[in-house]
Amino acid sequence: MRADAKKNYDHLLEIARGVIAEQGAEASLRDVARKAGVGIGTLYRHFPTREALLEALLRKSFDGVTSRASELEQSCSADAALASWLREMVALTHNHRGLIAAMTTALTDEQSALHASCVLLRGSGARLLARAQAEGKARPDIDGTDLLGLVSALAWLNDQPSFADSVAHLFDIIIDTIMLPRASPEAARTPAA
Amino acid sequence: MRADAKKNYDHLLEIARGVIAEQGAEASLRDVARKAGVGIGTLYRHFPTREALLEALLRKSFDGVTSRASELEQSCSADAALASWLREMVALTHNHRGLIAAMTTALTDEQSALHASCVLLRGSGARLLARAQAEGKARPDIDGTDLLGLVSALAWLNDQPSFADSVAHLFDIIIDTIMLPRASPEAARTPAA
DNA sequence: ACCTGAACACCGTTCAAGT
DNA sequence: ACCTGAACACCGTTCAAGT
Repeated sequence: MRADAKKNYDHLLEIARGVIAEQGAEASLRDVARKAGVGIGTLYRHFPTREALLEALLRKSFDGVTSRASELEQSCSADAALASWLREMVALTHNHRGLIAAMTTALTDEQSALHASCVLLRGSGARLLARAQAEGKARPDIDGTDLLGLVSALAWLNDQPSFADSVAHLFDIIIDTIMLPRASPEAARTPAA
Repeated sequence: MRADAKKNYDHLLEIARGVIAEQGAEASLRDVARKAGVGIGTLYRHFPTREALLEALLRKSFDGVTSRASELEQSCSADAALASWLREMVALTHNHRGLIAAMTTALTDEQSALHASCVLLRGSGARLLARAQAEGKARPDIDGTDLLGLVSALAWLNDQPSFADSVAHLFDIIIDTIMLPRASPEAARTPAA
């Protein structure tokens, strides 16, 4: 990439970060180009789709979640690791209104520039879930897609001001629903009906 | 209302029903006016905001859910009534992409034409929840807003094609999370109301 | 190679002018 | 009363023309 092009690329990304933080993932691309002081065509040359811009903007954050998931897999108990991942996923999409909708769409759209990242994220959660299930710490009747669905639904709710006061509580409820109570050593199994 | 105005009003509503069923709650209002064969100003005269149009379109459905909730309160067990209400809420927002977002926003926006309906819906669910809680059939640590948050999150997920295959399962999981297991017969009697 | 911005096809919303 | 549609201020996206 030519030096002047690289400069435009980086500057667009910097401006886009601010605009999208303020206006959400559906922010006006024209506005981004305007604020960056470049022609709208320059934005489209560097980022042919909105998803490409989001992907470039969030690649580090995505990588951060997946790599931390790997660390958690080594360093934490299975249930604590899974809970941490859930928290990170909600945090990732917080302050990026509309991002969760874009990611959800991208999950099954192989053409989307966000597709690969979303599949990786689902995989990182699925691994933590599988480990917790293998240890009897997470309910066995959900898979990685169910897990991502639950966290996406919570992330969406987290973007709705009407439910701002409810999300933390609902998040805890969902965590409890995913996790199985640790079987106490001396107690018999819960009585069958 | 003058006869010609009434005719336009009704026709707009009929056309809007089809367009919104196809394109979702964010459908182009210009498109609605065009397909109805009236000037865009006529649409705005009858429905000053998009929410006003949605409200007119869905009033009967809203009323249906709240009145059926009252019936359920009389005719059904508390837990079955609550589960039915949850199913009806998800069904209500299904086939109306984007409606749940509009309703969620309206819940805390007193200016919205959808505000009153959304508050009524929350109230109808809250009553069923309270009855179930009083009978020990629903977990006591959630309120009407939490319940609406859960159902809204599920309704949003239901609009996402990526999770089409997961929603039914997740819906069952959420129902189970809300409901408490029925106390075994020989155990203590349900506390008197 | 890369940048520019006019051009095109859309929006939502308002309001003066018509009936 | 009510209807109309031009007008205004925006979009996303493309692409010929410039450097």
